[in-house]
Amino acid sequence: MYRSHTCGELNASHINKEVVLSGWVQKTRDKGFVIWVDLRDRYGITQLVFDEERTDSAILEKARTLGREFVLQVEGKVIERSSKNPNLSTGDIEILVTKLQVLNESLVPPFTIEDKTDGGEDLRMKFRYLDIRRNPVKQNLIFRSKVTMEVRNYLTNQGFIEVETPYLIKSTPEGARDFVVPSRMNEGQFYALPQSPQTFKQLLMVGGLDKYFQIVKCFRDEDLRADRQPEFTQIDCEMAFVEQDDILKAFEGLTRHLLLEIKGVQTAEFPRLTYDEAMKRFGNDKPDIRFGMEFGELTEVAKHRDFNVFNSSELVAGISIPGAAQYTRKEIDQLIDWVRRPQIGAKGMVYVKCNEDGSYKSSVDKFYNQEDLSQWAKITGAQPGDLICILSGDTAETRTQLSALRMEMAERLGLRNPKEFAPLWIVDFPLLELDEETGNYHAMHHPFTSPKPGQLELLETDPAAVRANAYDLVLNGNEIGGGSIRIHDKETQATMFRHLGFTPEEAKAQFGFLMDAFQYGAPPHGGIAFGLDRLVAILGGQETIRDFIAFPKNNSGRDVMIDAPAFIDDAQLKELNLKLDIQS
RNA sequence: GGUCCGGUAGUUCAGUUGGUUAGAAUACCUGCCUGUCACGCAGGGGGUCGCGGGUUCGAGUCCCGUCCGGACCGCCA
Repeated sequence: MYRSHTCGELNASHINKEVVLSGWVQKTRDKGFVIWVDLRDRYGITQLVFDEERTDSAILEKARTLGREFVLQVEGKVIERSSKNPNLSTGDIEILVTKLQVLNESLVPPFTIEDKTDGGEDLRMKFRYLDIRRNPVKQNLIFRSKVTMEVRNYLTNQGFIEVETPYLIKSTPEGARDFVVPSRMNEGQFYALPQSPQTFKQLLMVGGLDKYFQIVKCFRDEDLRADRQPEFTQIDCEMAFVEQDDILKAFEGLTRHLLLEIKGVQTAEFPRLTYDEAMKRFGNDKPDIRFGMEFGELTEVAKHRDFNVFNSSELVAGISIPGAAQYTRKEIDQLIDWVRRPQIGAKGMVYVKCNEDGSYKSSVDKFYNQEDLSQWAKITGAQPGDLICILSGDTAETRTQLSALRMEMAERLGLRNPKEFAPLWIVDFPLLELDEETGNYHAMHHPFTSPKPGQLELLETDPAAVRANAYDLVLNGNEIGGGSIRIHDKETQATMFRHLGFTPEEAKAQFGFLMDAFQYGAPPHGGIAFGLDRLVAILGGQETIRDFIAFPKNNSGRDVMIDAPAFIDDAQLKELNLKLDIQS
């Protein structure tokens, strides 16, 4: 028997008990006459004591040789401490060790195994198994497990069936780049790893399963971000005989359940915002509504003066930054530089200081009088003491830039409280999006999304105006879920493919199996998929998903621990009938 | 594909205008210490300043290239 108890459970009620513990050496404190060893496992830390009076001298000497992260098994008696540690759940007791066995030695770890480690990101990833011993990472993984379990429980209780779908499927040109897997038995042919189980879950609906979910890995060969990994986990869901409202209700229920069970947060009914409204008010289809600073549109009121920059702009919009009127000229210049950085790309910024005395001081005083500025303040909701920041130009660009400024200022002003949760639905997304490069339309969500009722005809005349039965769930400025009501008849699906630039032959080759299935009594259906990694990170109050994944990839998609991806040897290539053609 | 930031002791970082033998903290090692728990005290070892080239009397410091890491833009149906 390696242990009778864990290192986190002993307390004063166990005094005088003989116990066996196993764990890692967190730290030794050698005072000469007495040596303390903190023994750590997943559950906590228990102090071991060896001293000159009570411990056999051979064991005492052995205790002096223990290093950090040695794995020990000890036997001993639980005794009361003469000086207790109130910061530790086991702080009232210690173990007077009578038997000490080193189960395994350890090299000196490259960073300290403590909550506030001295190790950098790169190093911790290389030695991720040591990083996982640290509380913050360990707690994140436990937290993730808890969220996953709540999801399974909730959906199962609601009558959902968890079904596994294949990982080796077919590559399709739509959407993200696929990871591909060569097939040895089918010369020259490749599987693709799924970007999502989309078509399979729809086929499960045709199969009559009615309510499906799956907690499933998905794969996308695109560039990474702090909140994006090449392999990530989705809570993938689909329901038959539902309208959009049924889906929103069902999964608002799931989200509310998680917020309550995991965070103890009660939430009111989630607001629903149309895509157009979100873009107009926040410049963003995933607005963070924990704070204000909503856009005020000044296009009309700012015209009819001699300021050509505004007169020639498609959109003039501003936000009011609370308490920022006191910014110095230098601080405002820095802000202007910030929006002019290439990554934001604004050409400039007009500002209005709303003074405490009710007067206004702007960078365009030459063109606008106090009455004009007062009107701007009213539209942007600015109060005395606020600073109105105004950007202008092309509508879409200006909104994107102003949104970036809004998020940056919220961050600087500490308005993005990680303990506050502000969910909302964004609905009525455009069905199609114009690809600036090719001039073609592509599906904003995916090609199986149904247009709003009665809008199918509009596809022929004004494709960009067509709205879809598509929705996103947004939490604290992050898209944590998205879905749609699907097309379930062959003709509509064929029409969609045609508008996406597929020939009928291509559509049949790529998605014939789906359209065939639609001919055999496909029920109306729709669904949603949540990004589990992102959801867990946000519930955990962070936006970096890497800390909630046991073995994540780095910025370049590499696993620095196992050093993947890697070259394969010639024999393996030959077996797969592959030849590399690398220019170097 | 692009922009920005970083790379100096095991680790996290500092390093002035280009100028003597490259520092601190922590970790590690040795010794001391009668109740520690961020233990304390004394001492010690530890450096290809990412790599390559250039400028210079002289480069951790300036320039060019390159590799690695991070954040972001494009991309992510």
